[in-house]
Amino acid sequence: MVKRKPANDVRVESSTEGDTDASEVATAGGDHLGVRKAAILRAVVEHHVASGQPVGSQHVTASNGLNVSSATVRNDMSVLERDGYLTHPHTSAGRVPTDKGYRFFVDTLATPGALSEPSVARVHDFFGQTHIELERLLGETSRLLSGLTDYAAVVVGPTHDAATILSAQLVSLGTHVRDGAPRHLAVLVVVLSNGAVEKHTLDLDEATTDQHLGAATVQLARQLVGRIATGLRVPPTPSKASPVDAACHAAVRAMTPNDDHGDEVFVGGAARLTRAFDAVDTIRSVLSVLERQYVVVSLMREALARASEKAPSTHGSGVATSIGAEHAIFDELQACSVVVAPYLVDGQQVGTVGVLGPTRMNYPQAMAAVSEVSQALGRRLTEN
Amino acid sequence: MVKRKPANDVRVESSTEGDTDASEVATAGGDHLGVRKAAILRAVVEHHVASGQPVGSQHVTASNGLNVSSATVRNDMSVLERDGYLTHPHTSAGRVPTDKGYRFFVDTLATPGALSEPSVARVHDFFGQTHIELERLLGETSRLLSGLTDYAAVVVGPTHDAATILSAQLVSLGTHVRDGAPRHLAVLVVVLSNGAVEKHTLDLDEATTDQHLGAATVQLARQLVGRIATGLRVPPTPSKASPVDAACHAAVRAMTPNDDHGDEVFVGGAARLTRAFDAVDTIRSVLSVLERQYVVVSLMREALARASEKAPSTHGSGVATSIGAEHAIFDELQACSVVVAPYLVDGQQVGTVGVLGPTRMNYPQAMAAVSEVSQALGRRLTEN
DNA sequence: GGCTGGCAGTCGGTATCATCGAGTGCCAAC
DNA sequence: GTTGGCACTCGATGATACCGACTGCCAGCC
Repeated sequence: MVKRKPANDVRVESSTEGDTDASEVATAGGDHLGVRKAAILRAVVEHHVASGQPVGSQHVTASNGLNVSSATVRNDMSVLERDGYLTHPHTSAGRVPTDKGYRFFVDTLATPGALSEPSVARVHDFFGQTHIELERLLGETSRLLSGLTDYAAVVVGPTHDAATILSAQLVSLGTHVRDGAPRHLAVLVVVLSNGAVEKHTLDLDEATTDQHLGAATVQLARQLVGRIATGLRVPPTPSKASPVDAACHAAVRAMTPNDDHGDEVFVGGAARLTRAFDAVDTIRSVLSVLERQYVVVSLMREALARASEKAPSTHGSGVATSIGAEHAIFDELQACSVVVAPYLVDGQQVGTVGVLGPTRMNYPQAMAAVSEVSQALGRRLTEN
Repeated sequence: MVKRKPANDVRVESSTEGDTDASEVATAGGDHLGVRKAAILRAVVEHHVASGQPVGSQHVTASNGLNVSSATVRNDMSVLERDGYLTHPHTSAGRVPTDKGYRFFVDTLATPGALSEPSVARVHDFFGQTHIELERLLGETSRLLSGLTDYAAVVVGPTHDAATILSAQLVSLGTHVRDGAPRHLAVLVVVLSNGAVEKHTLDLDEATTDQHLGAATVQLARQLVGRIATGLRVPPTPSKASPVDAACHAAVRAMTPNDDHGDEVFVGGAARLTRAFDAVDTIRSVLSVLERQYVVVSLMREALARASEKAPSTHGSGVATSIGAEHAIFDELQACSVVVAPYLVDGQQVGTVGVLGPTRMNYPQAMAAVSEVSQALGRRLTEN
């Protein structure tokens, strides 16, 4: 991070400007690039994202407004390569951005990039429609976001962290026999203030009667309603308790989020990733990862966390990115990038939405879409 | 069981058989094949499934116990091709089974095929573990089945058809404003006898107070508990009703399964399909279909229905197959086959499990796995 | 010093061609 | 009806040449 380069790095005073300092483009991390090199890097990224092909110096000169020859571009590109922003698939090929190159692009070069007119309309229409079930809403949201970006989309449901308990109820499912021992099965249904409904199956002593359950429900209501779902303390296991107490105890224990991975996650449009990669093996391993829900959740979380520790409030929009090897813990995802943003309910971050695509991703578009959707979702959920 | 086979199944004692009639293998559909042709077809199918390559006459003679020359096999194969059981990718290539060929194989040639020892153990262990949430159980079941077969697996959750209502409750979420009109949002939570929990968001008149909701909950309990969930009639819309009646009415309407697609479906191991096909386009379109849940449900249903109308109780195991163009309605799935079986709770078919793979599928293994899992799941769900 | 045009050199992609071999289809003989 | 033999087909494989899109470097120019 504390990389230091001689001030005369690559200066451009070609036509008029002699002010070196002013003609550099710096990222938050401290890296800086001559203004022309930055423009070249941007051109390479944009070209490569659009075409999927390595980009040669000619293309850069053609597309870019720079009035320099391809030879100059070549020189700069070789420097960019030495500094780790670009690579070479092989000698006589064009350049391809590295993860570092994408990172620089995202942090400093990406044009804010608004969502296209019809896309904005789509988001608006979607969230304007009549209310639907929370879960379904989140699932559909992931499909929407995937449709907007053409990558896979992920929506992590609201944590129940801040939600208060509105109601808790025990319902008997009758008895059954497991491993020779007769047990009384019951369902604990908890309604939270954010509209989510949690349910847990409880395996109670056979001696527990329906009356006991009724009493336990009343007791639970007293004990839980109005409290914050995640604020529950696990009570010490009662050595010898009445069936009612035992049932309450089991219920509270089921509620406490010790079994993490409790977050619901919705993945939409995973099939679109088949187009994003050409190696079938890559497709397969990426899809496999997407099937493991808790991995997806931690991926999103980490991407957000890493971004916020780096730059406490990037862009203000809250959109964060994780590019390729940056999330190297998930080694199957080295070819992927993640664009993620939290959504707020009553000013609290309660969940995240994001897209997962190839590192060769259209970042501005993806970031715009994620930002738009996260805000709209937050507004929607704040409404009630 | 209209299946008819000569006593001398597929064995060939020598090259001395003149009895054509007795040496035929017939399918329920009325098709019949000489016993040797049947053996050849079987060999082609098994070889092709194992290798993925077209099968030549030499391989057939080598692998199969038949004491005939490759020339004879060639003759038979060309007849099999004329009759539509095999095809030719191109002139100088081996044979590949057609959908019809697979169908014949499945209906008449497939050896019953037990699951491998370790697989059976896996199923047993899985369903022997301590109780988990219904939804999670079903989700994990799909993963299990996918792991057993190496194809994608589908589990359709139990219909609530036969389930009775154990409890119904309205919980207020507070008011919110939509389109300028203030509304009162509430959640309807219904617990069914099969352990499922249904929830619906209700959008009620603002005038509805929490007291109204309480009263409505009591009324709903009287009205619904003990009844069969799907047996509800939609009451005529009351022209002018009290808030309590209006809330009850909204609740009952939300419960009635007019919004079909209500079935929960769990797809596991979709990523495995990347190995099953070589054309990326195929992979993509198949995965897309798998993301549309209600399509998956109807696919499963149709496969079962078609099979049962054809042969009222095939195999007795209840396992049905749908091969390639047989489910031509889903034209993206022409390259796929489905193996599906219902699972029974208290003798009632309440849901289905199945696998979806390429037409070039290991049918005996898939059928064994589906059968085993469907039965184990049924037993498990019957237990309570 | 930096920029530029020019030029040699590199190397993947594509086209062409010959070869190989797995497989078929047919036929004459058994 | 079965069989061995044989001609023929045609995809797959590999060698070869060629093209073109690149880069890297250099000498000259501003």
